[in-house]
Amino acid sequence: MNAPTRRRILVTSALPYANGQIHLGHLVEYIQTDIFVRFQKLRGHEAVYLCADDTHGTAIMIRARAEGRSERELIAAMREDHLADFAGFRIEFDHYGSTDSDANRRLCGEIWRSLRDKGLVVSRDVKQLFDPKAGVFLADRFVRGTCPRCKAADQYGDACEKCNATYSPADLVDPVSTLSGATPEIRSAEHLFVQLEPMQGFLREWTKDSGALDPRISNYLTGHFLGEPLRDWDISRPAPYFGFEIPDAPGHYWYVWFDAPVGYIAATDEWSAAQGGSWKAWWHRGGTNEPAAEIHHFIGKDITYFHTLFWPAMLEAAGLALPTKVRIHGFLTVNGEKMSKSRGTFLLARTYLDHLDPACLRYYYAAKLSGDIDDIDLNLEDFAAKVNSDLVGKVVNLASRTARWLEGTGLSETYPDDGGLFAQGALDGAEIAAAYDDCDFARAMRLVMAAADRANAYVDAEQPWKLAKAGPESAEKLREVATVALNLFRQIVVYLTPVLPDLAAETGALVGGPILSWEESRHPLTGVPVAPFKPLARRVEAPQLEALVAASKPATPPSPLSPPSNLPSSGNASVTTDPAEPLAAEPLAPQCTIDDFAKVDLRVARILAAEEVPEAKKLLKLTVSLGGEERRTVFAGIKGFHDPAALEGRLVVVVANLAPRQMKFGLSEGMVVAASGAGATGVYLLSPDSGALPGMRLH
RNA sequence: GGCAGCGUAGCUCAGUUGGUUAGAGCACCGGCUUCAUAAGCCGGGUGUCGCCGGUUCAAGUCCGGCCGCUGCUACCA
Repeated sequence: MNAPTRRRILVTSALPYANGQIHLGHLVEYIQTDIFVRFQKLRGHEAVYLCADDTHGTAIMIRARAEGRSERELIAAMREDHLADFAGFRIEFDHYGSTDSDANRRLCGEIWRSLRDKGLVVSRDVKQLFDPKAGVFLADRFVRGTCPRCKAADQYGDACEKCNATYSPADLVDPVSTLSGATPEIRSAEHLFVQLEPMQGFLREWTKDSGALDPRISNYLTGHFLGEPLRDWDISRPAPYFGFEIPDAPGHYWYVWFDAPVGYIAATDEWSAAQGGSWKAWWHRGGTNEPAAEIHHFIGKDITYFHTLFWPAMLEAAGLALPTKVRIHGFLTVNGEKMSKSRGTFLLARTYLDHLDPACLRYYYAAKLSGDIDDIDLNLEDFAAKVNSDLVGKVVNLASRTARWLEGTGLSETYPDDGGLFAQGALDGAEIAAAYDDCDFARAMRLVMAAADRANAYVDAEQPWKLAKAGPESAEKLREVATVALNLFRQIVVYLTPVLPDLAAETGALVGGPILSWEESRHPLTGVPVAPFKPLARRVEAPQLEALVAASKPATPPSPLSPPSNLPSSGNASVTTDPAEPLAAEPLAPQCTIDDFAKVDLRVARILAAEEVPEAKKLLKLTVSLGGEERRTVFAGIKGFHDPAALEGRLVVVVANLAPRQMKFGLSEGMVVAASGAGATGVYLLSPDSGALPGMRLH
């Protein structure tokens, strides 16, 4: 790659809110972005992938209060979870920051100063409902009451679900704060606004002509917002509010949507500082930012206007670089419908990782993402079929069926005649790269699979297994055929490296060393050793999917009058402490030493099969895997509490060195660890965090 | 209500500036192969391209209307 063509590309994903766990909908974006960045790096460009937790706002404040801990404790815990989930899916950030950082506070101040200097900030009073008991102003959705039009009870503060009337929360009959149950009162408070109308001309031009936006998006913006006067943007919230206090307006805090996008720059700042550089080399116009960096924001369509109106307006006012591309994707549906907790299709990243390989989802998303704004559907049956036939049946199978013939000899010393297959594959590289660069990963995957089809047809035509049986005189020919097949395989893997980094690493270990450059797709390897073949991918089995769905269903159906969505749906939401009964019912055992503990070998295991034992009252017969070929039969006293079908595929903890015990129904070779007691009837299996693998020991 | 997008084989989707008998993968059926993680190869489609109408020598592709689905509709994150 020539120096002048080396691009500087700054890439961001939208900042996940610190109020919830990462789910498979989020992952559409992070996987899409990660693939894009890995591709650019593989091509030799200087690409930087930045993200951060979005930590501020009322929802965080309320939740922390409900959980009886500080906001910073809450966001620190959530950050751990987010990072673990991202790592599990091989999302590789160059830096992952937080909007609650010194850098962000400072940069918000700088941009704020620019807005002030340009005279864009104005202030006026806003009437809002106030909860006198909780001491906070209430967003519409924190107020419920009787609809003023149709008198339906228990409606939200902005609209009636029964008669579709819209109104102000102040119009509600008998309004109630969902936070405290108190009757809210109307209070007036000063808010600060950013005037956008003076930026109208700039925005109209930028949305249409900058090339940053798909024409569909710029049309939408032109039709909806641009063309009539832009309303002022309410950018402040009165105390109490979890966020940054505005330096020149004590008692006022920046609204979370002000400091969230600045988090992109703050992350750049922290990353640059660690490299000994400056964020200005990416965000300034001209000067140190030369040649100008490209800035690519990946976002979901729900936050379009924040990134296409407010954000460019802020950057323009501050004289900073504008986004090169705002890449907008659609939502995820599961089995054709919105993700649903009751259907078991609200799939958390962590739950997925407990049951399936992240590579499968990365590939499936890649095969679906065409770079446009349409929603994509995760159809679980299709998912299994696609992953199994493409990844296992076509790609990995190529190596699986030929590598072993090269273990002793390595690749041929010169590249044999392959009828032009490798050259064809190398030629396709340009088209595949163009598809990646355009975020049309679906097209890239189709092209790659076509190459895999050609390679499999080649193997079939050459029939190496017959050469293997034919004896020594065919040995050289066999080596040549296998050399071709393995080179075609590796070429395909180079193209898949952005999507499947683990497969790329394992392929490198099999033959040729780490895959570091897209250029490796252009030249076949010769004369290098081939390591013993190890399985590179596992098939997706139906029981795993069933277990994933089962594990995603709520333990108890949600109550029809469940609280508003940003109260946590799980965990200890209440300020009251946990009951004392469980501990009291079974007091602590005598103290033991670390050596005592070490005698018990606890291992992560995967339940491969679970079946009823009809004659038994409490037992299920489980077959568990400790990784590799290690299998155990374990009888577990959990019948009636767990549906056998739902157990298959999930990870549990077993006592792996327990002496086998002959039971009435067979030999039990271990014990599955579960919590119970205190008069409660349930038996609760333990699940490791995402990322754990069968065979790992608990320390 | 308004606006936008989508609606192509059982499923998931391609279909470039309108141009010959509308394609791929999976599923399914038949045959071959048996090296490989029940993997591979060959062959098999009479689909009203949501419905109706229009423009055109020619429309899945352009225009209008209708139906269905989805999303958006700034102080909601």
